[in-house]
Amino acid sequence: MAKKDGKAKAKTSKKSPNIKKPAKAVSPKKPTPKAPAKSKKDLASTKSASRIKMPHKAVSEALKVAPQPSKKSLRQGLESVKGMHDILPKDQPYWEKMRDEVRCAAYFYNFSRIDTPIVEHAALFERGAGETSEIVEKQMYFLKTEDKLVLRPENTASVARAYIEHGMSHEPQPVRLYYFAPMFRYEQPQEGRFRSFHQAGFEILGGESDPIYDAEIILTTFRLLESLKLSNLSIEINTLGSPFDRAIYRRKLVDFLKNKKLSKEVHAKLDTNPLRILDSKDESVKEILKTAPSILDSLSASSSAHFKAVLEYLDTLGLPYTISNNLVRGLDYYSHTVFEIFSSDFNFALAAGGRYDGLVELLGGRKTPAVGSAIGLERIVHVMKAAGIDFNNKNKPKVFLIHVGDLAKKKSLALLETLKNANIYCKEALSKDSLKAQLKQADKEGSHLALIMGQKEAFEESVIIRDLESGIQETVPIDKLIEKLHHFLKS
RNA sequence: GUGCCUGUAGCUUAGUGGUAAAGCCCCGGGUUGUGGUUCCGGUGAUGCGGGUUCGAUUCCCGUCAGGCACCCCA
Repeated sequence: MAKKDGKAKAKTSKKSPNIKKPAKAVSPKKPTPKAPAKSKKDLASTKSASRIKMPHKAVSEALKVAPQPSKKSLRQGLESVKGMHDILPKDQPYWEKMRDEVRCAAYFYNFSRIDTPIVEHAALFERGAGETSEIVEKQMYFLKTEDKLVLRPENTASVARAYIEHGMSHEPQPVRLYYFAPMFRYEQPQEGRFRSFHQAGFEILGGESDPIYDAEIILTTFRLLESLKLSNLSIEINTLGSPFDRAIYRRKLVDFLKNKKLSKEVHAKLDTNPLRILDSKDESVKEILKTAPSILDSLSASSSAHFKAVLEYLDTLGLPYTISNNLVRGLDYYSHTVFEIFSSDFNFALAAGGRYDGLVELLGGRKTPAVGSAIGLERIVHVMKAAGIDFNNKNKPKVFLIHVGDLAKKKSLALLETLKNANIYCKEALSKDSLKAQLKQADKEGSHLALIMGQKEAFEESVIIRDLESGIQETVPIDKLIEKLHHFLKS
């Protein structure tokens, strides 16, 4: 018995590491005998078989009968989650470019990086962004823990929290912070909208509630988008006034809309969040709004002056903006300036932001003026792709190392190290042993030069440098290789 | 949360109530050391679950995922 079990084990364990070779060599037509990989399960099922001394045929029959879960069914439930996506190597150049430009903008406009945790207390957003906002009301991912924790749906509240928690009000004011981070919102995916997505953001907290900071945030955001080669950008800007102004305006608006013919949904907003009716896409609502009172008429003198000053700064900078009195933001903490930046042909904002003078106080800090913006990075990539913008650097010269024979293969890793130390970028396909296959791959990778070390070269301590375009090649001693390569790569 | 559309190989697409085709990609080969062209061969799929049926990839239902729009938003 013991012997038999031992044999059975030995057999399967022998099989499993070699699966690839026999599968290829034999290439059986039926897929069933090909999947002995799950050795534990198989052992269990064959155990009884080996006890009864089943002949080989019978064993294979039994294996056939055993239900094999299909690969697809194994994948079931393991696919990426709705609205959440992988960022694949081919798209990484876009992301690297964005990281670079965000860092660059942050450097020049003097923002310091802050990273806050992905998980925060739900209360942070409920209090900060406002319980009437849809983001907080419906779109937060709650963790199944005893304390009410959520995946952050936005980052401004987190930054404000960190500002308070780390006593940043004691640093020279204002404090300028930026981030580049993933956010999570539970909503229906569609063009430019995901459940997990990334935002880059800039925040200026503290100091005076000076309109020049509003302009600076808009400037930074706008210039960043420009540096990503986006064109046809436009800024829509509005003011919500002070909370007091807004309360007055709210009453005026409700009075105006009260007696109008409105759909149920719109009518419901009259009680909860009437300003939201302003950015309705419904044509009939838009028609009605044409004669609605404007927020501008409800502004106090100082609010009005603030807005005017922001616009003057933008004029001075030559930034293209349009005033849109129907622009209302989704988060309750905004006051005074709000803005969105669009690219023509897309009906979603690439970036948005505004002033949130009340937020820090609302979260338990001292009264702190603040203004900030956030940029939707997946949206940026989407627009860049649509515009045919491509950051792949295809002109970079590429060297490809090829080996033939055992000795050369043994030496190849050390050779790669030599190249790396000389700062020469080199690709390889070390597991392929045929010269042909390696050259083929070098070609597919778009390599310019191939370094070929065959048996002879490995023995003689030399390497062939082959120009893959011209086909011209030259044998050089290894100690002259770096020098030669630099020469080749220059010309 | 609501509505519409779509799920066939890694990708792009055929097709059928009765053995699921092709192109590209990938892997191997065209005699032992030279790629891009070409030739030959190979791996690999009906999203998942249920129902109707002798039999479903096809018809029906559910579900999951993708797309689009509403809502909302970066």
